Amino acid sequence: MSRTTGGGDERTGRTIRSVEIALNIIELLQERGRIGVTEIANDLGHSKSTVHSHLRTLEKRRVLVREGDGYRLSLRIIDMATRVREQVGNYDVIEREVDKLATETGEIAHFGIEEYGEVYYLCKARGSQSVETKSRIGTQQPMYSTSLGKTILAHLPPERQEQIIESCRFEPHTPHTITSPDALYEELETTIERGYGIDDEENIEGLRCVAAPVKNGETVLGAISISGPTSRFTDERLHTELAEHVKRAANVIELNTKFS
Amino acid sequence: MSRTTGGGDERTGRTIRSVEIALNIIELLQERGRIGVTEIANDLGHSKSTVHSHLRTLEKRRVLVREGDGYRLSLRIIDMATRVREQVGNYDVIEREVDKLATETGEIAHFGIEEYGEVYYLCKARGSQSVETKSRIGTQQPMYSTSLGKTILAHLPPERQEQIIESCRFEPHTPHTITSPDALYEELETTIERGYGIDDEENIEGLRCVAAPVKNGETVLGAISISGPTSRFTDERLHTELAEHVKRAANVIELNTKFS
DNA sequence: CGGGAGGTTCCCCCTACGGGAACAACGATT
DNA sequence: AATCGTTGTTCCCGTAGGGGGAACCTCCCG
Repeated sequence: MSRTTGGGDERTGRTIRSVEIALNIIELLQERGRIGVTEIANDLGHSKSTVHSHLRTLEKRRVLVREGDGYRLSLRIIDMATRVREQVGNYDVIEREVDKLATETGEIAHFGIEEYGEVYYLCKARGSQSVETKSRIGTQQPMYSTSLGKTILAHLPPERQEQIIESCRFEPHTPHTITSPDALYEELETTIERGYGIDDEENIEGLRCVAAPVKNGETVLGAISISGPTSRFTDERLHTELAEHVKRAANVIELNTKFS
Repeated sequence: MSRTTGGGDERTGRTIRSVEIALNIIELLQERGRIGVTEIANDLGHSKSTVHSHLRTLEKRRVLVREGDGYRLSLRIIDMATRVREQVGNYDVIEREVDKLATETGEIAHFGIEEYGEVYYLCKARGSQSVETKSRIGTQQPMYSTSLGKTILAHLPPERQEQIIESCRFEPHTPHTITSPDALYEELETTIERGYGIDDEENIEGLRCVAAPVKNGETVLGAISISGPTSRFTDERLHTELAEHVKRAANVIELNTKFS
């Protein structure tokens, strides 16, 4: 019943059971695609009648649709997502710059935001020679092993930074992954000095990334990055041409963005 | 308390109040962006304590985030949306063909799906000379006044077709909008015969569209369309070149799509 | 025709939810 | 600094709303 809330701070207090059940149903549906009452009831350990009234509620509210024999999530979710995206700063500019970055460099470009102590990809664009990665819009990655994550982390206010790092469970994804708070703090230091963050095969073997922070005054909104194979991402190119590219893109977004 | 469920069929039976409250909160958040407990409580007519426990539940489950003074929807919604999209047939192919259609014709292209008696835009691409429309991924449009809608409707099984048309409230958006079931049935007839559907300034003045159905065997998955200004969408061009384009795109999607 | 699986309905009992009110944490205004 | 107003949080109580069991319906398959 209890889930690991690996993220930032642990919340305590009363929560509402029916809402949690509904969310469990939604999450299950999200994983499985299209399923029926009985399967859901068995999986969640609830009676069919309970699940049934939930499904009815969610269908009435157009969160899900009955399709053939079973239910699936409704397309309204997509509408919601679009609105969420638009609420984040000036999304149009971000998208345009990510696209531009990908075309100019030929590599893969991302824009990410911190939430719950992880990086969420807000948008992504692939250049002409970009490698295929499993990244997908909306998925999250750890902060400590990605260029986006480390860059954002470096520019967060100290107390939030600590909070996140403390609740981090460092798992080595490759031999290069940073696995201790101390090493991470040091890396953040150099990230600040340098003005951009890098990921040297720390998350995926053979993949290097450069990221620059996008700030609004003193607060970080997120970061923008380019990723590519070590073969093309030489030390030379990474620290000159590519670093310049992400910094320029970040700058353009900053200039074009007026936050609330 | 009761909402107009304009869509397909009216559902009756027990629904769960707490879940509805939670959904109301989510919807409010979706409209307003970032708001606090008191504002939500006032707007929904609930006590602050009630709203508070709901917010706590939703925050725990990462549906929303506390940001500064207030809450906003979390980026996890975007992840959910991405998965929903991927569950729809072969989304990659659809996206590619919509893009291609837009580039080839220079106009604006859409792919839409029927749900709750309306058309939902699943994806969209803009060509080089495309006009700006207010359409957005995830938004819905009426069936009877759009080329996508009429095309899908024409190919739906008779009982579902009737069901939707009966629950339709025909509102004239322009002088050309079809406003009676009879006229609509007739139009659907010709749509079937012709093999593609058109919208001749029925939804937006000055805008014409052509759409072709995308089917999987006997069932319609959705439809793909091109839209543009009447000046460029002459009878001649619309019924030859453009109609061919959408039909070809629809065909490619059909061939590349293996449904469950 | 009969059996089985999944969906729907009914009803009961208990709990967990909604609401009111008190409490706490800021901030502004004078 | 002191006071008030505003917003977020906590506590507690009474009850109605929700979870569960079991019966019932529907469809499919042999």
